[in-house]
Amino acid sequence: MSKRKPVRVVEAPVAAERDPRPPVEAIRAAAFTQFAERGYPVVTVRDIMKACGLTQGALYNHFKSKDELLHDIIASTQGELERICQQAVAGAGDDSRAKLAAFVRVYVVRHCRLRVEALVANREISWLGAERVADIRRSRRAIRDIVVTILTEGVQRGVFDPPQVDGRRDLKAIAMALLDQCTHVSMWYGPGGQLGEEQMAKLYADMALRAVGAKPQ
Amino acid sequence: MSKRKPVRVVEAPVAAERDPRPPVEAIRAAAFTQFAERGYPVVTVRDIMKACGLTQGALYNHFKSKDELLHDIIASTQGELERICQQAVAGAGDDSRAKLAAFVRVYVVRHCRLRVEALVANREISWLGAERVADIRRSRRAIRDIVVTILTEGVQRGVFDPPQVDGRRDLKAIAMALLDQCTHVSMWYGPGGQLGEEQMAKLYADMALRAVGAKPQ
DNA sequence: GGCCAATGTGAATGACCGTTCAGGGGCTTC
DNA sequence: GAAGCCCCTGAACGGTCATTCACATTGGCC
Repeated sequence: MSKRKPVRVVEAPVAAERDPRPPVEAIRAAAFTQFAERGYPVVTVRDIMKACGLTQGALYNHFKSKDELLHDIIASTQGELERICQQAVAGAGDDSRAKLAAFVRVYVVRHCRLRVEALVANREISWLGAERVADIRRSRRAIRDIVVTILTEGVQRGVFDPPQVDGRRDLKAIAMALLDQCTHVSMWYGPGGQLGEEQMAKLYADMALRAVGAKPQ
Repeated sequence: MSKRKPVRVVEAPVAAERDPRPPVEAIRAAAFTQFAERGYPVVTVRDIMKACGLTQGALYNHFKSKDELLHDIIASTQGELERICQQAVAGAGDDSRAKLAAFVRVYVVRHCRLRVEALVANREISWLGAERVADIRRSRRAIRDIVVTILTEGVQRGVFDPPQVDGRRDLKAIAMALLDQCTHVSMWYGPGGQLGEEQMAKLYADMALRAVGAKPQ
């Protein structure tokens, strides 16, 4: 009888077949799944390697440390997110409403479809060492600034009329509110629900446009 | 030189004076701060007890385990939240718009003012053992259902006209979107910002009313 | 003073952690 | 078939973990 009750919300993986992919990819994939299901600090290097049919030591042929592995996973998710957000806005023409709608739709579809990736990138970031957390935070800020820019522009052009409090607007707060909303679909969306990914995205885009007081087109 | 790099985003506490409060309270308070700053799995029992000027062993005179301590902290925050949400809605008269506005305002003010409590309750819940997580989830569902009820009622009475996708409404999704938005103010709100707590609450209530298409009163 | 219960101490227990490293197999290239 | 390289194994290292326990210490009450 063990004295220490293991901190395990989900069980550690049973030994698996050797993953046929190149080891770096196999490790990344296994780590990703484990982090998503159980959280970085309670996933051991042994767990990860067992899940792709290797032993602990082999990790260090491909990554410098467990910390680097986490950063590698989060950074690739986050970079891709930033890229598709920029792309969506750039491809939406010059109308602020179209830009905001395009942004929200792409953002929500991605957070539904790749909800596990999003979850890990958002939840596990705090375990990254200080040096490695900086570029992730920069990317997040960049995404927020995309939204702030769209809002600012829309207000200037008179197509948005976002709520004011005591006569003042706080576009940064509104941008954060919209982003929080969209980001956290990934926490509860499941394909079994009433709406599909695209429908969910449309719903969120509608709500966002209403929230910022978009004039009818 | 240690071989194991400690998973520490924030340093462990230095030894502290003995907390003058009754030990149960002192432990709860110290644990709460530690969990908020560094996350449940990396906070050790030694850390908690050092922070209130006791030694590890003394914890077990007051709590059965580290897990029970976490549950105790989260449950009290969550219970109080559920209580004030019900109260807010009950005290808002019979108009659906007033109910939704009252709910959002109370919810946001609380998440600004007690943002650390909210953060712990939301972030650390996943470390709770299966038995202890059930009642927290029930309380969360109850809060969501309050919102769903307000929305359903408002739609029936014709004072809300929330977005539809493909001719259908998903009020549960809309309720989740509103709640996600409000909950996560606690992740970034700081008293240094442009808006105070009450102003933030008013902003969020405005956005919520707009999002659900509330007719002017 | 003696007794009791509540509460604190700190060593001990048995386990697991990330990381290192000596050894060894199985390629390709000569 | 030898050499060289890449990659894997699994034991070992130095450490930390939650929890238990035999043993103080405390303060109230007779």
